[in-house]
Amino acid sequence: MITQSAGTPAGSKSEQAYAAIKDKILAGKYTPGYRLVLAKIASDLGFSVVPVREAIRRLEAESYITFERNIGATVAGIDPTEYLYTMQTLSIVEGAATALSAPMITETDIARARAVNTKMRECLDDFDPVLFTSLNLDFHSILFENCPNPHILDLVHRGWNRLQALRSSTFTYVPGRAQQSVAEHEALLALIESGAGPDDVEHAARAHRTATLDAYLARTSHPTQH
Amino acid sequence: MITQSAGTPAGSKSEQAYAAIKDKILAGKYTPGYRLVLAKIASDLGFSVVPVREAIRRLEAESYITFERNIGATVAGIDPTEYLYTMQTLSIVEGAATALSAPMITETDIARARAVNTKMRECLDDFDPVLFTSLNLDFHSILFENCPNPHILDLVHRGWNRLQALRSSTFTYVPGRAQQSVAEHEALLALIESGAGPDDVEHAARAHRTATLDAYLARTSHPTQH
DNA sequence: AAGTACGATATCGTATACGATTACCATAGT
DNA sequence: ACTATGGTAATCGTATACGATATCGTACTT
Repeated sequence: MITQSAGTPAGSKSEQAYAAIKDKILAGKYTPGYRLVLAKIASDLGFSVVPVREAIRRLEAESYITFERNIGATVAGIDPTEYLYTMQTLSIVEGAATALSAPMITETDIARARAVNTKMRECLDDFDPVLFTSLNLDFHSILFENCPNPHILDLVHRGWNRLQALRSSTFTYVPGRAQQSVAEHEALLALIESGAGPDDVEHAARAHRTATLDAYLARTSHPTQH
Repeated sequence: MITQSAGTPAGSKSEQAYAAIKDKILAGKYTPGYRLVLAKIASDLGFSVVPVREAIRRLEAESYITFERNIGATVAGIDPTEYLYTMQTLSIVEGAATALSAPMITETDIARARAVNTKMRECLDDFDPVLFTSLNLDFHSILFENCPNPHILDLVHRGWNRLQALRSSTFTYVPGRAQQSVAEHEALLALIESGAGPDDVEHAARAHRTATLDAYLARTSHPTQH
């Protein structure tokens, strides 16, 4: 959805199967633990098993599902540890991506990002977590638009995809975190506007993600893994 | 080679084909631009096209090759821009991995790493780039052994794999860089021993990788891409 | 001689069929 | 009641065959 696959033609059945299965996972039609049987999926989609198999392997590579021989594919649930790993990694790559992008951000970009953040603030009363999460992605996407290193951007997108598989945003769980997030966004924009150095920008962006993780950990009173 | 694939049984032909093709690319038997035709590879390996196809797709996902419909797969060359992207990303994830691992490193680990670095120093006269590069991987592997976040470690390994596809180490190109590298290793160990904070360790580790990149850029007088 | 259209060829994409491996369950024994 | 064991069935892994499509060479026309 976010990252575009290369090579495979858009209309190929492998691609269609990949998109269809992924959508069903993200939409919650296939919940974690659900067993994806090649033959069943193939007949459901009206395709043969070969393209479905390829789609399954791609989804496995992106860790949407796990795969075992003679057992089949099962939709991967995100356990707290996995969530922690993902958020920590995301804090690092997002921090780097923000710092690298900052020098190339124009005033127009800032204005657009600020507009999105305003919508997020308005969204706080009568809170809609889905809309809020979507706006949050928009906000950071604007900042990353001109990231000079596509590899790092790709890592960010992978992390987002993985979190999306969790489907329930942290904002849902931790009341008050959304407000903090909006404030941190504004602070981040101000920092970039001020022409702060890359280290400062990176630190702020990383802290922004880490704060969300910390809020989650505090809520669940999950022991801080070292 | 470094990262282990999940799911696919070790003995499966897909896996064998994947390993075989990858090895040939890394060994230089398939040079950049070489056209990999499914049917030909399959008959060479004695396999059918289906597992070979799967192997090709995996190699494409790891950007060892490019793939186009009705044209086939061609071995991807690593252009300077791609190298820059990889090194920059690696500087970030290695920095993070080192900082995260530092608190869990024991005195024994330090001693082992120091022993490896001593070998590297000895290797400087009568310089053997292959051995040096291998020792360099050993050195950093020791530091990362107890990294608490496997995701980040995986990103490091991916970067190493990608660099391996370049086959010619930077150390070969930039005389004097090897000496610097050994010195930086020692400094990094001393920093970790001193119980320095994670920010300091991360900064040092990142700079260690960045210095290699800078040496390369200076040599090629390639314009610094911001 | 140059350009264009057409056909042959090469290559991938997919379907189907079969074989190998292992999970699952029922049953009998302790 | 629990455990060990055997057989059955489900599922993946692979081979082969065919179809779709783009590329390349050739012949024909202007």
